[in-house]
Amino acid sequence: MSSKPKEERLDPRVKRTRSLILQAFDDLLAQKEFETITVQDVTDKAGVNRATFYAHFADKYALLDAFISQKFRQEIEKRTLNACHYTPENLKNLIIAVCEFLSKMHSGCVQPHQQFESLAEGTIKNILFELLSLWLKQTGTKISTDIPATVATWAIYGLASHYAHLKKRPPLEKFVDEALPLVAVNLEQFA
Amino acid sequence: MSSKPKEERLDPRVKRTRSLILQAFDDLLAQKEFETITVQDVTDKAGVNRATFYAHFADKYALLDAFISQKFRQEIEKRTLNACHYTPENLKNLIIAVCEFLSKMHSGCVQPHQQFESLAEGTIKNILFELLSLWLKQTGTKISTDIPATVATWAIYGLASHYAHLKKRPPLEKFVDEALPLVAVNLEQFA
DNA sequence: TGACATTCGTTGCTTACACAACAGATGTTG
DNA sequence: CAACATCTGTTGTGTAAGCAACGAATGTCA
Repeated sequence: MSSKPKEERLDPRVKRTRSLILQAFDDLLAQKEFETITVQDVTDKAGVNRATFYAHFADKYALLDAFISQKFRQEIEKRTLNACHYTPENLKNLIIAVCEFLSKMHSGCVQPHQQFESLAEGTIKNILFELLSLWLKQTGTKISTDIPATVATWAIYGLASHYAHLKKRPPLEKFVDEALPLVAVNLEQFA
Repeated sequence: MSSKPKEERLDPRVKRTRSLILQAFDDLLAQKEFETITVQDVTDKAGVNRATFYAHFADKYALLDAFISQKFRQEIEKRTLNACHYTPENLKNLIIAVCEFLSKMHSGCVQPHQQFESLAEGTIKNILFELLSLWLKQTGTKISTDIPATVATWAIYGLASHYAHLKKRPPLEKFVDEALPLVAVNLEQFA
């Protein structure tokens, strides 16, 4: 395999700046609502010029997108689900990961805003679809993976969203054991 | 008073880079001896280019100098001795600060190197002299402060060095109470 | 001794960032 | 309504940092 400089060998200044901005945004989210955070707030805390912010993100919504994306990918990588293939066991862990992530988001934020949530939904579903497509393609199947991956993506996100919104959440294990077969049945052909 | 941009309003990039280098050096000192640390080691850990290092420090000895200077100044500021005037009480606290700083240096470093120590001595005495001169001048005296400040500087450093090298160090309070009058007598006219 | 490897300190060139200033949008307040 | 303030997104220009390459000094090993 040749070199894959998709994100690895990046100018140190770029990595540093992005990291500073994301960290500052993380800190600010812990103490203010997303709506009330200005670009200036972020860049001040990051120690970065405001103009530099716009060299990295289109606006603060793009930042939120990158933020959620980063956090969710970390959750995936923590469970080593990023470099594996489809099995019912991995699928179960993936569902657990999404449930926990959304649950954390709901308890972490001061208020669950609609704008915030719908943006997160798109971001997370994109990553889910990308990951599931990878899993299915690695089975070496000749069948198109788009349809099954799409169905599974929406199902998983829907389950996790439902779980996170429950007033009294049941034990996660129990919830997932019950839901898993309904998702797995669509992917049986890849097992 | 007009603006005093001696170190405050510095280009954020400069502050950032210096901070990264100093922090990396601090980390490295905790696990390697000063002699075995290369400039490359520092810049690698700091995530900074080697050429950039030389834009900030002449060599690794200049870095060591800046490092000790920073640490010592922090020790001074922690005790709010940086913005006050001469009193026997403040003098006592200053002596305590130097004693503790040198003691920490001796136990913190893997080995107390001669090169390391003599460089530290010059650095610390410069800061001491600068601080004492400020204290004495704030009394509004018309007498030249250079001689008294010099004597006090050398005396304080000598005391602290002596204390730090003791095999069995007595309680610091006791040591300083005994030594204080000998230094204070030279500064009585400013009390 | 000579061949090889590190580390150093410096250089020319490119790229990312800082900064000030701008016009436009939005939102107070009297 | 006008006057004011704040935030946005963009631009031109100066400067710091990245990078590759260099010669020189030092050290290591055969």
